[in-house]
Amino acid sequence: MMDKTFEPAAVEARISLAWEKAEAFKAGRGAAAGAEPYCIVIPPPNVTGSLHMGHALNNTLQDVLCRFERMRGKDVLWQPGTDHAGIATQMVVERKLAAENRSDRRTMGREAFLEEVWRWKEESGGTIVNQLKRLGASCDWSRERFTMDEGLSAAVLKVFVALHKQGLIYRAKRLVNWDPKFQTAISDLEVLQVEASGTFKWQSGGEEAFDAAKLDKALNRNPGGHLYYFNYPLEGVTYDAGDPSTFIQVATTRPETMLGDSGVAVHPENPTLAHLIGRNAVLPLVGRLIPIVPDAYADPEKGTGAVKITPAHDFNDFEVGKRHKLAIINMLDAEARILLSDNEDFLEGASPEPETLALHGLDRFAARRAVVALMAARGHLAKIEPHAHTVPHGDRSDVVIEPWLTDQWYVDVKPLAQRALQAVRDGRTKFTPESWTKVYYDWLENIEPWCVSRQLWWGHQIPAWYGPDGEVFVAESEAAAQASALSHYGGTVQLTRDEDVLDTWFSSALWPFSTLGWPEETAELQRYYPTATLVTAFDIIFFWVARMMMMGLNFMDEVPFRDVYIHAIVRDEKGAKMSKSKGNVIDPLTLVDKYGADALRFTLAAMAAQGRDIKLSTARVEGYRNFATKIWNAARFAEMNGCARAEGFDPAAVEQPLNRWILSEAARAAEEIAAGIPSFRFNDAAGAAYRFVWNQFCDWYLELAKPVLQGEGVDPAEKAETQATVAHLLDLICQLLHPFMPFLTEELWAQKAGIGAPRRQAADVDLVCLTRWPDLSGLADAEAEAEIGFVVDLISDIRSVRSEVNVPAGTQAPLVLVNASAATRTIIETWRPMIERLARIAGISFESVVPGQSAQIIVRGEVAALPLSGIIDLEVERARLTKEAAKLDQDIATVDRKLGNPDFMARAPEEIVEENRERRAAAEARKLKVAEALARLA
RNA sequence: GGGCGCGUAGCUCAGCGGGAGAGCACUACGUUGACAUCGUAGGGGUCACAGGUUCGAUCCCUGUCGCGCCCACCA
Repeated sequence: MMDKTFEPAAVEARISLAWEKAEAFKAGRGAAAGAEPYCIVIPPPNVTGSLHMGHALNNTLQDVLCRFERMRGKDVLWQPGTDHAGIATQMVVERKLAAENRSDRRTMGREAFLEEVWRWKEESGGTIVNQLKRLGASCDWSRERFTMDEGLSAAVLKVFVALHKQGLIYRAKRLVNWDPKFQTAISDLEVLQVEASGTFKWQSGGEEAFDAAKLDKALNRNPGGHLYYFNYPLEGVTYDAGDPSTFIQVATTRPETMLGDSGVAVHPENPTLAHLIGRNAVLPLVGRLIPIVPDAYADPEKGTGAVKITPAHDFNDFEVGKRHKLAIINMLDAEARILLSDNEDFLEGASPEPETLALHGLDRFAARRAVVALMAARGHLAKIEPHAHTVPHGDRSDVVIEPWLTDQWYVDVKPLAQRALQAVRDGRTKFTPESWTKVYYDWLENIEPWCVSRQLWWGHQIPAWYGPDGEVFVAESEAAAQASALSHYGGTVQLTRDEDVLDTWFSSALWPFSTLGWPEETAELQRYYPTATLVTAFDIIFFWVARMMMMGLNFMDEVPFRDVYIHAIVRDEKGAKMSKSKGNVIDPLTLVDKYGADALRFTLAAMAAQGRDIKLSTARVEGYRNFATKIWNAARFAEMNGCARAEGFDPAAVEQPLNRWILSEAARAAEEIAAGIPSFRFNDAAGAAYRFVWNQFCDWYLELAKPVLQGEGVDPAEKAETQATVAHLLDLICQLLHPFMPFLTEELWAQKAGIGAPRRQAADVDLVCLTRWPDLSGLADAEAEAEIGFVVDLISDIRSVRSEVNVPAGTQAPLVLVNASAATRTIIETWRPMIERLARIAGISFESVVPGQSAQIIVRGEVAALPLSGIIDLEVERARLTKEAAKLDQDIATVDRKLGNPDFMARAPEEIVEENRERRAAAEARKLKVAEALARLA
């Protein structure tokens, strides 16, 4: 006996175990020799991660695809693994050390710290994988990889060295995005622009004196968001704030950087300022002479038209500085504190005031306030205005990023981008929805060099060694580097390895081929590359998708995947991306615990059609949990009625119209599901499955089958066929639903196998996931659909009319068919028990006139009457019919307007015109019957 | 400054050139031997607004309003 209700928690654990024991998801499991390969590489979640809604959606969709293709007979590999997640993981472990009051990473040293990280990874890194398993992910877990495991690390080395040989990797000293919190360089993509807008306002010479305390307060609320106007006195004149000919005015949002100014730029054709070009200004507080240079970068329309130039702390200024050979004066340390003492760059040519030197060591924001106050005190601050603009922030640290001058490794991605663009342009890789191709093109067409070095410890250490004179040797091993060094120097020298590690995304970019064994020429690489589909969210198109395209094409000479399916992203209630660092993640496992993995999966699949955002409603999940319960109960019903699998059952040989009908409907549903999944219309597929199971199979088929299954004196052959069909349909439902609800379907499959019927033939077919997708072609049956359709309509209409004329639900009414055709008589006779039961009818008769005191209905042209004298209110019935007649009149009028329009008749397609004619004829015929019925009531 | 998306039933969302849909919520009735995590029937929408194209527009085009996202070096 089946349990009364479906208990997901217990079942899921048991089924997971069964899959694991059967090694059900091993690559190629059960596929025929010549089977087409189908491979998906999982977007590797961070080892530090725990499952959030984005993962749940992403992996549900991949799992639906994989399970479906596996059942379709393809040789499926869903390649799992995790990402070492440089910054995130290092942070986690550093926090842990701090929490345990242990020495920090710098004290313990690189080697000891890395041991610590590995230990952490071994102990806690498996969390997300276990959570994926709970979701039902059918990955080939025997092939699980980690971006820092031996094989993948070898791939990284090989790629780095090869790109270096290709001249596509180089080391350069330039401004990078520097994260002062993590003290590492980050790439452009890891920088987020954050809106800042201030409120503070001040004007020199106004009524109010400058109040540093007030500014402090305003800045605490709005750290950015203000524009400061400074007067830089001209060399050789006496500065007078009231005389514009004695100074040049500049504006800045970052006052503290003025300490590093080495010039002022003016547009060469600026009508009011060009005459100053060639003169020097005296940098206040610092006393440095800085030239006023001509540069088109200085837009006369913006700010004051004159731009202070700080080459060491601004990307644009760096370029301007290069053009005019301005000094590059770095005045920030790695933690973005003011660096003045012992700073030769700063001190050279400067005669700073003592108050200026006192700023040394100040945090950049404290320094900002201090500089403004000093400038004000010296009479160089002209005004402060609120100014809305964006300020760069680190995506993980959430602190303001500083452009900072350092040596870093870069990948020249431009040539790689060309091939990646071409591959999508000529259709070798296709985006769905297609609109994302534009986003992809735009980025790749304007791509900048990729800074790949990170000043972290956790990651792939860059395979570069330096000789005593700074000569660099890039090689896959220290021995190889030594060999190069030997031939370079003509003798053995001491080499030191580059301390930095690579951007996490560097190894992720190789994922589609590194996980398959590259650089070894493995059988898997041969078989599964290019992979079939990549399923991901749009937020990592640049980080990951584009880079995989570039690396795949460069190293495999072939795209990494044929299809890229971009799904919605799950955001928090404010529309912000969910991220662990923000702490706004929703735990899908809570939903799994409460409603079951299948319910959550089905919900996500059904919602997959959405645009860019998903706000999940738990009511929806609850609804699909109920769906699971419904299926469970249908199976219980089958069990109670002896519906067991029949050996040799052939759906094509079924005789009973009801059974032929449900098989016909099943064929239709199977077709919709099978069409929806591979074209990424998951919601269509899920919806088709839902409607078929609930609204066709449960609501009508099982109800109509009850008299056959439970009645007395039923033809034994008919009963046996129906029992077998019910059992068969449940099997089909398990299969059709399996990609979406793997746990429930496996459980039902197993339960049914225990009912006593013979098991399926092949050795390993007692798991749904190992069966073949059902072939229902040839089961469409128009004749059965017409017959059952009539019965369904008749019962529906009787129910409806009963309700409308207020017949109590418990009342058994007689049914009279008026002047029924012979065919209809036959159908009615056949379905008499079902109609009586489902429409609450007592006795069906055939007459030539409508009995008095009847409620009347017209079903597909046949007239039926419910003689209910004394029960129904004839006024209500008259009103009902009048209303229907009016509606029919309206319908006819609408159609007539079209048919009477010569333009419509001339231009509309023939089938549409025909459809309207038919609609009119049907309405007209029905109206005639309704009118007759009304007349009889009179 | 560019680019993209969304605005459909009370809520969460499908549909997207030819008669407005689902889940949940709501109303009435119902313990008929699978299921109250249920059944039956029902109410509820000028498909944001304004123009245009079309025989026909929720759907295509243009604009407006509202919401959101992505990209960009704007003093």
